[in-house]
Amino acid sequence: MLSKKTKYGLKALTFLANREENCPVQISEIAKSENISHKFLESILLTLRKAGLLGSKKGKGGGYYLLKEPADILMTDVIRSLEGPIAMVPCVSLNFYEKCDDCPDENACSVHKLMIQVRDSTLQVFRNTSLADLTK
Amino acid sequence: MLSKKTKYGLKALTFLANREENCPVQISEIAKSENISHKFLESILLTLRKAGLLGSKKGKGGGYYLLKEPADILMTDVIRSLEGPIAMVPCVSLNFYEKCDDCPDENACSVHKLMIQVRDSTLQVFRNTSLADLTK
DNA sequence: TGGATAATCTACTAATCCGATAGGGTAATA
DNA sequence: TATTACCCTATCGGATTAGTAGATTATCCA
Repeated sequence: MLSKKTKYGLKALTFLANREENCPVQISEIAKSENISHKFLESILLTLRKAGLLGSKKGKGGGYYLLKEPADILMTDVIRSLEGPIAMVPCVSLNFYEKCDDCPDENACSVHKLMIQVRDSTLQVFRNTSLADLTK
Repeated sequence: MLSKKTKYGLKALTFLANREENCPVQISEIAKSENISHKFLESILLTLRKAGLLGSKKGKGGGYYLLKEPADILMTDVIRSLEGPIAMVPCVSLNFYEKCDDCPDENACSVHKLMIQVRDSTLQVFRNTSLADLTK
């Protein structure tokens, strides 16, 4: 299940990408337009800033803005920042690998086999989709 | 993230499929072999029985057994029974559809667009994988 | 045929964790 | 000085993962 954090983050990014000028936009404006709780969105945008996807400016006329062109922002990066691992089990995660404690032999594990396939097909979608593909 | 329920359920099914004879197997035997809590596994197998994937036999010599050939047990059914919707958002779920409360126009929603792609690619994996594909 | 046994079934309960949200204060900028 | 992002903390609810106790049912054997 996609968390609301990720969902809202994607909507916010899309909102920013849809603007003609890339000037700072206040949290309030995004929150209002996308029906997102102001406080929750605040923490989400902060995450995206720390991930290097957004820039911010304080004070009057401040807000958040995209650091890269929408076409250069890949879903893999967005999802990993907000949702965490793309894999459904840590033992098939490329960036967040962790061994299962109940599994003696990873290569013989049926779940492992299946989840690698799921991971690869999901990854392919995220790698081939940029923020620009989500705008219109 | 895949729940342990689903993970354990898949392991149990694979265990049953790997046996040469399809005779009832006690919960204890599966639990021991796959390192799963006996009681937790009990509730999981119950779910699978209610879903029509497993049969059970009480009394001495009883246990759980597959109702169909491994090749006829598709991952779509297994995952839906144990994990629930395959889609990451209810608004793109085929079997568990639900409208987003924050989204005025589904067709204009960037998250919607992206998640349909993910759903389709995941679905393709599950549809093309049967329990037989997980055994060896 | 009837009772002991072995197994499934059902129902509570508890602990833990995580997602989502709210409040209040701080720092930086125009 | 007003405005806005930034940061820390606390809470609330629900899902997950179990653990416990007992009922129920089918099978076997005397």
